[in-house]
Amino acid sequence: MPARPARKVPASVRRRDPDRTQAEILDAATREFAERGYSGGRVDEIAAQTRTTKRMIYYYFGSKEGLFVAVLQRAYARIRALEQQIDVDHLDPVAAIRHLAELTFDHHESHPDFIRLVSIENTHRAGHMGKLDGFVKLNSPAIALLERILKRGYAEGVFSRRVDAVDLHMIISSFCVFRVANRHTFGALFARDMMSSRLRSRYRRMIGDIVVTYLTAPGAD
Amino acid sequence: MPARPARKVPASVRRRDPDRTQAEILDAATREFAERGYSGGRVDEIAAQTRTTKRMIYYYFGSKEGLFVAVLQRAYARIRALEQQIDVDHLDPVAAIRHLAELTFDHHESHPDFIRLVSIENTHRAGHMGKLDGFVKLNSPAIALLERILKRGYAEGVFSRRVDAVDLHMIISSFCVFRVANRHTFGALFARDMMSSRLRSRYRRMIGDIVVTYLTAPGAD
Amino acid sequence: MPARPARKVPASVRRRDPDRTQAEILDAATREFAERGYSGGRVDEIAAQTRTTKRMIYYYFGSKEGLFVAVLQRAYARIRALEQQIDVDHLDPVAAIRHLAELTFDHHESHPDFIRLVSIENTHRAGHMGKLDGFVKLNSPAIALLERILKRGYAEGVFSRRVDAVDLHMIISSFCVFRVANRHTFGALFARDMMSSRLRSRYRRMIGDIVVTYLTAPGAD
Amino acid sequence: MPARPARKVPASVRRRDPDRTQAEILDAATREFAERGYSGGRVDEIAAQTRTTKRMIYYYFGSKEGLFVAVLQRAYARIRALEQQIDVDHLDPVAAIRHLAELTFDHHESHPDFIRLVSIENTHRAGHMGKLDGFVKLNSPAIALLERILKRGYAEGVFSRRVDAVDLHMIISSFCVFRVANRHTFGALFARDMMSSRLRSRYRRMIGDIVVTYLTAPGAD
DNA sequence: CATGAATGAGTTTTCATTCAT
DNA sequence: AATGAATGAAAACTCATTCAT
Repeated sequence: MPARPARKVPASVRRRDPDRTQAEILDAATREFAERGYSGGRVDEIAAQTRTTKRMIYYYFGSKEGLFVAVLQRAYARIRALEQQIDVDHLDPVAAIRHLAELTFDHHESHPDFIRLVSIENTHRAGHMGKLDGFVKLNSPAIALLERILKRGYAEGVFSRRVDAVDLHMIISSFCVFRVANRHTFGALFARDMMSSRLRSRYRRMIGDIVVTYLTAPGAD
Repeated sequence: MPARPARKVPASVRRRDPDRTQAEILDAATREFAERGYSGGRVDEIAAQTRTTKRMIYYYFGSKEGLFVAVLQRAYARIRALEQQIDVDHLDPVAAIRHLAELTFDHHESHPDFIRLVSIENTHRAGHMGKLDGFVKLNSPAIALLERILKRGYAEGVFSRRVDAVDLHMIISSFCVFRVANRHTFGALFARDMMSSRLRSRYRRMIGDIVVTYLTAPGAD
Repeated sequence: MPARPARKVPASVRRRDPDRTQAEILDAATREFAERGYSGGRVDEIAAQTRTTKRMIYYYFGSKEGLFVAVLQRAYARIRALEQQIDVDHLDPVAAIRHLAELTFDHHESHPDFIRLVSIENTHRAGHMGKLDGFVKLNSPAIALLERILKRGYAEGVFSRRVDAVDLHMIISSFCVFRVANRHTFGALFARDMMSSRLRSRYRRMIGDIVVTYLTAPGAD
Repeated sequence: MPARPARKVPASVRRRDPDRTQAEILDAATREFAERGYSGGRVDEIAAQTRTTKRMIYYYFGSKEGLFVAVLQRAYARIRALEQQIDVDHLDPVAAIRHLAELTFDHHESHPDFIRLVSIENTHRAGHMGKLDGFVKLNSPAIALLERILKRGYAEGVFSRRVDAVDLHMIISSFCVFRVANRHTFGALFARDMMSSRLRSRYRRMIGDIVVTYLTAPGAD
């Protein structure tokens, strides 16, 4: 069993900034996975978008799957961080709820990569998220926010419909996510450009109307 | 992508029924693509789920992409066929609109594979649908139906809110699709089983409430 | 998710003899694994020794491990086939047992690759053999042969020592295998060329002497 | 392969004891190589089993191969040290030879890692041992011991068979080594647990019987 | 002495697609 | 119409080894 020849000594310049290296990898991976899906994404391609090599991806993330999980995790962490900054406690309940709906609308519109990652992860039955701790109980601060708004709305008598905060979040999310996530098939089917500025304003107002109407409708419960 | 050969059944059918073979392939491909996505789906695996061989897939569908397009086409055709059968013209507008929402809800719940294919195709920016004729103009009979219901509702004065039929379709679809398509991540995030029968009934009623409230709210216009 | 470009159509000449292809692969793999061990053996190298490509190795054997298992299996099958042909029933028990010992000696000397494969497999704790059925109870016809010789020897009163046939097989095997398998370290340690023709004749006679003496020693049992 | 740097312990031992560090590395390497072979053994894994890092392995041993050689060297040195302690000069030749056989038997049984390393090194055609000085002439004290026993046996007329001490050592070793080294394949082939305590006692007695019978058989010369 | 970061060059494995029969 | 054999190209992953600090 003669030994295989030893490898050559590399002489290239190396950088020394692990955080930066990892962040760069995650940025490239986010783009690649969002663009081509998990199976369609190429580790080689991700590496090429980076100043490091494919080897470092495995060094830091262990596997393609590990990298995807890290991408997901960071994407969710960023959303949460954004949600932390929302402050609508100074608005009256109706204005607050409408504002929150519009923030969600705007956020999803301006983060199509995140929406795509979420779709992709659902396509995989959230199997990657399942491998992570911390996803479950870190539920969005948006829920707590919604709960405060609802509470004030009921106290002030402006909201008549009793509704669970998570359900309300789902109503808003489903509308805002669908418009972005399904715009291609929906747009193709009905020959509409869902992203046109005309439809954009209309839909932005619409989700507010829907939610406010739903909560304030007389006679509801 | 070589076009699928004109399916002229020859006089000498040696082995089996070509239609049947193709249907079998499409069934297997639907399962595989719905399960693993377009990139993740394996031609070998599809062939293995069939009584024919991989070669036949290429014979009939030309390529993996051709097969996926055929799968999509058939899936949409089936949905349309189902929609054709809906008849709510005998109900009053409010009941009709709620019934339609619930039909959509039920349909999506019972066709998760279709929902998955649509998500996957959106992930691909509907690039495969674009290769097909007949998608655009064959827009859903559901729109026509909605238009008739809306018209009656306005005429009878029960609907106060002016709304475009396609927009209304989107409101309903977004809710019903989201619940199925995003159930994995949403469920993981909020520790909920979106498919539980308890939530199922609640959400089924909810989408009707939302739409009816939205359309009938006083002062809306 | 734009599709990756399609592969080119190969235009090379292909052969059509699966049995031959598989045999060729197994021949090359036997050499490579015997030479470099399981971990040290290279699938690329095996393919290069063949008129086919690496791809065919995976087509027929599924994995490197599957190939190694097939190599082992064939190696053992060949030994068994050889053993089937041994015929010493016409010799008197003492001559028969000596002849059998010498056959074993000669066989191992002339099949160093087999001996190496066995060593390698023991290094892996026979983990690959364990994945195969058919290894266990296909115990060597040599055992049956030994049993017949022993029986005749006891009946004729020439063998005095009672011994289990498998144990006897082990006595013979250990000597013959050790000389080949451990010749490198043993030879290095004692500065001997275990394969020299002088030592060869001496050891060939010796294993016969050992076994015959052991079986015929007066007062044994 | 860079030579191991002269191990001059510097005045300023910052972290830990170098001897201890090296011993720790050798322990881990022995386990790893014995378990997975030379090619199969992973430098990363060895480092992980240690309180130092991979870099230290290269610092002390220069390369993977240098480490393996060091492991082998230490293993043989230990065996030799043990052999030095054997004292059977006070026993009569027959008892002494049986005792020596049993000591060898016991030693190999209780040092399976050593047996594995030897097998692995033979698999590599003792190519690593060749890189070391001191292996050849440091041949086992056991040979000298055997020579003394044989001499006494012939003088006292209890041994009739003339035999070379190294050959005798091989007879004993082959049996004892084979039982341990080839137990997996032999055990699988004949459905036996070679390490069972029943077989253990039987084989322990057997190797003594074989050797004693061989040496004392009347008429042998 | 010590160590986390980095890497070039493999190495195994996969996959859509096509050919000869 | 049907099929087992074959394949080029690439994709994921690994490994011994070295550098900067």
